[in-house]
Amino acid sequence: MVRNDYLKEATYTARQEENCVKLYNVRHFDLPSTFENGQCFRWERMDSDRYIGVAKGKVLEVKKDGDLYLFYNTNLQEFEKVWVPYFTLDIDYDKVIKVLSKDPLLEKAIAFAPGLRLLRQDFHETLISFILSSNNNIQRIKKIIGNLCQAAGKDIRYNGKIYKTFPSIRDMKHLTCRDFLDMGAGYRSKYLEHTIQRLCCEDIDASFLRTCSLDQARKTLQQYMGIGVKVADCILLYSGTRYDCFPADVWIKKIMRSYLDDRFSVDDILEYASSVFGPYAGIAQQYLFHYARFHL
DNA sequence: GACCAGGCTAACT
DNA sequence: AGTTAGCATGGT
Repeated sequence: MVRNDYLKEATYTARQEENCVKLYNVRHFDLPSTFENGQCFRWERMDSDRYIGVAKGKVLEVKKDGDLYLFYNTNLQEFEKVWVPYFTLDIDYDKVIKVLSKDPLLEKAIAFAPGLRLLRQDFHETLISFILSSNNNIQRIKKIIGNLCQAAGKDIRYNGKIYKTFPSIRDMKHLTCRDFLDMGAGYRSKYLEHTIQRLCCEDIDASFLRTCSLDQARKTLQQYMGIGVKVADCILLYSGTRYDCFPADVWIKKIMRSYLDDRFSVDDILEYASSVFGPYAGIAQQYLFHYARFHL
């Protein structure tokens, strides 16, 4: 059972304005480190503190203005229902950071990007996106996902411009290996076709993934082609399904091996993360990954 | 050219 | 059960 003792009363104030929702008093929320740490692939930087993205089937524009955050193309009711969970404004980062900072490496990693926040993204979008991530780089992942959305997503309009939603599993049911190859997905194309067909007849019970053991959750996801331990952990974490996993990619391996022991296997790293960071391991991983990419 | 990128599958010992 | 080649693609 995953304990959610780090969830508590929200520490923000949201108010409806004429053409946007204004967010006050939010702590630990930085747009660049949240959107550009490799957890999401559909946010576009307009300028240093303004982003436009598509998520939850909607277009959202977020702008930082001093201590305020402005959310355009939404309203207060939708903000509370959709965007608060999406931006994990219900996670008490003061508490998480206090616990994680006891580890000296985490203390440095958090100091580097104290506003990095986990996004609780759509489950199937996360699953498909991270199958595409394997042995790939973030820039190319974004490009392939852009092609996929262009090919199979639904139109949504914002400020006179057409955006595309991330396609649902049903939207992608007709796509073949050939189509994914044309999008640039490479050898992952076969995985996508296979997994999408399987998800059509056998969906995943997200509440089971939340309540079972981490090993069970990993094994459940690994039954789908293209998902191994690392991708499974990314799906669990970045969909906000659970926070005790620890996606160990090449950057995490590098920084953990240099910090701990050069001979550490992936299993050693996972065991260390679980024992030291416990229920916050996934959030610790985000800080570490971001830090490693700028310092190694 | 070689090597790398948020690895996985399948085919070996 | 553990180890490793092969895999598409594009950038440095």
